[in-house]
Amino acid sequence: MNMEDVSSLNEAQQQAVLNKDGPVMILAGAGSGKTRTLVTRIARLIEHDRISPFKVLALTFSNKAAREMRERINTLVSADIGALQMTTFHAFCAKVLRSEARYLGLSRNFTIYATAESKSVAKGILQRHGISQKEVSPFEILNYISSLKNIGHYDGRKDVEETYDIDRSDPLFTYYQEYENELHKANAVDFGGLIAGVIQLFELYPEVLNRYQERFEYVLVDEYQDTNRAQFDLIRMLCEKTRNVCVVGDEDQSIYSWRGADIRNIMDFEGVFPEVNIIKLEQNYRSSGIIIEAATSVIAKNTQRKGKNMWTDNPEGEVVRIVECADDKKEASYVSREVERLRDEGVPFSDIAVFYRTNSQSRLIEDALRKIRAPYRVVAGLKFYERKEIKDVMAYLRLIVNDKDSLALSRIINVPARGVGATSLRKLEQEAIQSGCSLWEIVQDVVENSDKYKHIRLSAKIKKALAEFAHLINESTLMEEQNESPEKIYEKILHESGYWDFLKASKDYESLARLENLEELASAIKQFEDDESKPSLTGFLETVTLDQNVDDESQSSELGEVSLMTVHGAKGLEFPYVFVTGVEENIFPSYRSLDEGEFGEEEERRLFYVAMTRAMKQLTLTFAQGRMLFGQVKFNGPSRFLQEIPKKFCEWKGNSGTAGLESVNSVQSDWSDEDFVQDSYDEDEVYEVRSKSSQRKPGYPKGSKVMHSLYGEGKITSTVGLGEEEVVTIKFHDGAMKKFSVKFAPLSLI
DNA sequence: TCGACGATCGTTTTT
DNA sequence: CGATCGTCGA
Repeated sequence: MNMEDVSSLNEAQQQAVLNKDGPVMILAGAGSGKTRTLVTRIARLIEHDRISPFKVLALTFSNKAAREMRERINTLVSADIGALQMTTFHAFCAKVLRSEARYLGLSRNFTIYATAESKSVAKGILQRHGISQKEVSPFEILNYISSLKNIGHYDGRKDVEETYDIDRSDPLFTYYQEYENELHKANAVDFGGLIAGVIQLFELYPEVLNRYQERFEYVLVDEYQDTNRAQFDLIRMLCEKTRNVCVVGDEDQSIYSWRGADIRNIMDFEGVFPEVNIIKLEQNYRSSGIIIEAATSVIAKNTQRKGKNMWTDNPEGEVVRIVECADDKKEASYVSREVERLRDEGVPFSDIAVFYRTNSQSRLIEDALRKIRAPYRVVAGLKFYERKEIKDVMAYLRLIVNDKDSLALSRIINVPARGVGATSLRKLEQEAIQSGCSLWEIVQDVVENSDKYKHIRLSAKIKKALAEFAHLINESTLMEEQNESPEKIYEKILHESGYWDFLKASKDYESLARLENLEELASAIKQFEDDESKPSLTGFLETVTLDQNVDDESQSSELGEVSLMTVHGAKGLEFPYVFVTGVEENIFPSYRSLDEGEFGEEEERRLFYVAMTRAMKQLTLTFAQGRMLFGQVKFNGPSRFLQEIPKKFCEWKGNSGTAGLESVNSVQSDWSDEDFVQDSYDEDEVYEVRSKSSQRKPGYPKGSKVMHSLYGEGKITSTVGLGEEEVVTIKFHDGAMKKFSVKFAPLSLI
């Protein structure tokens, strides 16, 4: 690495790179060159300080981030960085657990259960207790379990139980224990268990921990604001001795607390590592001056933060556009018209992104973009590996590498149908439970010693089917043991199980798509074999469970595609032109977060901050007066966050009037006519709304007393829309709030 | 064992 | 409104 790489960094970045020893916390604002700094730091450790890559551990959250960073380091460094541990927390822990499996009574080929498998286990537990899923949802159990694992709990970890006051007599705790037993029997570990398992390993076997402490002289953590308590403990343990730990994060971009991310990890870092060197990267290289100032003003409203002063040398740029639309459809068509306009100005589609708070909002945007024939790409969508056919075939593969994986076996024992239905399966399960062995052992035993199983009365047909099935699995297992290529095993399974023919036989459109997916899986396996030096089926399965992203990088045209995604999906990305849609109360912030109180609101604000700071040149925030939600039109009013943008940094297009705004009490007085900037969208629907509302006044203004012939007397707390569209919110004497369309409700003024 | 029907309910999802 | 899920009937 040449030294220019350091001298081209700003001073704070240089410090972040050069302070190689001792704990460092880098608070890196959005667009502050965080990745570049981290990459340079690692490269310098290896190239300049001659630290062996083998001794460096860099943890990220996504595989994508890990790959990208590894690549960038590779270009900076002459050394071979093959031994550099640059992976996700989960992949790292999986690796540790496989190497040390015997300490925890696992075998090294354990299966990793994704959410779907975990859910099945939870369902089974409920069933065994005779609890219907209506009473207790499997997710309730899973949430409980993952919340325990998020704080690093394993059965027997007393200190955590005390700190968090865990009630061992809670039925949920019992389910948790049963769940753990179940997984252990299946030689399986879930996502949270990967982290918690390593903590357990390190606490119970200090000599093992010691080995890792000695190996990893330098530990780095990216996206530190997203770590949960368990991950924090893990970092703490690993770095206890060398104390060469560098965490990089931004508390203002912590948007995953609902998944266990604990903002205290940032707040408390200093407490655990008192000698920490805190470095703030505050210069933004991404966005225009106005966008930065607007975003900074918004996030300043949060109390849970260390506080940064973002600034930029970039030009001021244009003001943030806030656009009010009549409804969600018109919002979508507004966005599409703007996309058209940008296209005509020569802006490539790939420079444009549309964000929304919830996935369901993408639909109308998609429709509108299709109408103008603008290519777009919806980021997220259904996960490839969650599709039925993929999960089916994967279950075969899982069984082959881990015959204790009874869940996998139960999934495919009758897929494709071979006459072994639910009843037969239940009998086999009974046998397995009674003799305390795995389902697979029973199946094999039934095949080999069928006399022993006369009492469960399996028909000859079923026995034959089981024999064929067992034969296939055994042959495949043999292939696996002889290091046959994963692809060959896959092909064997796919065809000899009859799965392929079974799909081929039904000629419907869906089956066709499924066949295509299976071919895609085949090419994913081939890809894996090309990438790995010693590809194994176990390795493939792990990659799949831990790296669910299948990005098809197929570009449609040279102009690229408009990107559509949730705000969560936008983290870490940047686009010259950004539209944030549905910036309304109850949507963004979401109604769900709002009833979590202050904390929920702050997280939504961070999310909004993330959305704003993705934009480089132009930021447009749109909201609709009325929106179709759950089958009926809801009148939410503009988001409180819009009000938090100082007027000098934004302009409101469309209607400034009473309609949308009065429904948010606090906003009302702040928005007078001077805020309204004459817009240039003449043919806009937005315009229609304005002309309508400027002509008439609401029939039921705020504060007036009304009589509802069904509910009695009440007071108007807000009025939205005018004329036929007028909708009022009434607070009745018992405190109940209800919304009515004036057109239909039996109302009269008192 | 599958499919048709009705009830229910509704964020975000790096691993 | 619409996806998902459970129940019931054939």
